Amino acid sequence: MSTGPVPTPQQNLILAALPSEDYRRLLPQLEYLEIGLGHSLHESGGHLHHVYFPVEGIVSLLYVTQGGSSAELAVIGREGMIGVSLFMGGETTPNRAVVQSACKAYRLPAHVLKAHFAEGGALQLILLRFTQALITQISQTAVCNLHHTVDQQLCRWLLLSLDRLPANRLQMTQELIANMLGVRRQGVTESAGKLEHEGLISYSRGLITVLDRPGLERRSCECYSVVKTETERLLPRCAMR
Amino acid sequence: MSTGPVPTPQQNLILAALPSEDYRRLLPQLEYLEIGLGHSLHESGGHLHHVYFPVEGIVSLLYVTQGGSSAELAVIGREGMIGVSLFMGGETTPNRAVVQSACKAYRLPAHVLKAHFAEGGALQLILLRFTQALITQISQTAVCNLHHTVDQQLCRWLLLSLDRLPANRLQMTQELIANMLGVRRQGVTESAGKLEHEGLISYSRGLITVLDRPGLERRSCECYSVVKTETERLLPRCAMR
DNA sequence: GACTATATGTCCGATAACGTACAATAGGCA
DNA sequence: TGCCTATTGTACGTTATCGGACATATAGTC
Repeated sequence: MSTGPVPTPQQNLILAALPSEDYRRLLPQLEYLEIGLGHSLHESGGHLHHVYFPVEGIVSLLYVTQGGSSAELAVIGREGMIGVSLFMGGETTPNRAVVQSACKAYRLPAHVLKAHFAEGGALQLILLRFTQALITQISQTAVCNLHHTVDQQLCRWLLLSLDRLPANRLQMTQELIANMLGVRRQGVTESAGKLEHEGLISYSRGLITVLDRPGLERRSCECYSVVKTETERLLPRCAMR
Repeated sequence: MSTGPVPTPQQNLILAALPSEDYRRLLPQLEYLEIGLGHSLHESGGHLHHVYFPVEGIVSLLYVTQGGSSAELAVIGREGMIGVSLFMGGETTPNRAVVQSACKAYRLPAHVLKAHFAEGGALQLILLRFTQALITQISQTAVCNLHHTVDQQLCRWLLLSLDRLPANRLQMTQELIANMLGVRRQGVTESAGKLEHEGLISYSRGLITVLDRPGLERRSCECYSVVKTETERLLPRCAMR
């Protein structure tokens, strides 16, 4: 597992957006940890003992059906938090949160977050706005699943992931992407092949390099830009780049 | 438009679940109104001037794509509220809220709701829990759109709607159902035909009668029961029936 | 009772995605 | 170097849904 220097909590954009006093009060309770690809932060229906603020990497909100098929509902990077249902009052959700790209994060015990949230200050405001951005992303996923082709969905997915990574590369097999999009692996192979022939990306054994980002945006459905625009509107101080 | 006696605000289950003091404070601000089928409570991106607490009927949260295709994200009846994004801090959402079945509702001016919500009492708790139930429903819609057949989706949709209506009938043309499910009208005709042959429903020019509810539940995908169970878990005092 | 608009039923070829199977390729490791 | 495994490419028939066209049936209206 890669280590490198420990990032500061403020690389998470929610923590960074807090007034300095709120931030200072949270700081001593924050625990740093690194989580490898494929690990899950919480399972469907399981109780949340912590909430996670990523500073690097990506976490996917996944839903797994009874039949075993899966679908990604949203991706969360350093602009967000994992464990929304904790302060929403539900304690659990019927979803899984899985690390999609090696993740460094700070976490906070559940009761600490709930106590701070209940005070109703800046933290509450930001978390609620983030939650609304999450709702928008899930909604858009619902629409995208219904009306758009695998090609378009792949573009959307690549762009959303790329926005949450430092480089224009991401490590992810077609098999895993297929799980995220809820389609067959061959479907992804085919779509990725098209994008490669068009010179938008290059693909090599689990390493995707984006060569033409504007081209990818043109090829994508509207869903990407809707989510991005709405997220920036809701969390202006947490703008991704 | 049907009128009949004016229902009390407490027929809305959120308002009914409030401690009596909170309820009494809201009461003078509540305005009763009846809204006919097809009317929209708010448009995509438009500012919300009121939030609505239905006491009868159903409201659909709809998303309309740039291409004109539509998809339903969730249905809300007297167990809920329309205008979540107001207290979430976003003021607007990129969705439409459309009356799907003649609706009687009480509404509250935006600033009144925001003020009460900011106080952080019982109203806040309930509204947040309802919002989480809404997230669950939207998530399940995303999965259902992706993995389940039109037949199954139609069953889910009928059951969700039926739970929010007093009788085992609902007035809705196949054309409109198709818009909700984001499929072709012919697809709905075909699926509804199957259900009719199986003796689960009967259909006649916009009036659907459910003949065999348990049969419909068996025919439906898991999505219906997941949403129902989770909603009841989150809002026990707002249980539908 | 005839007319009309609305709603539903049915057909067709086209397309996108499915499930299955298997071939080809590239890294990692002995 | 050679083997093994993970990953990717490709092919095939099958299925669900699409898009368009058109036929039929019902309710309301004149």
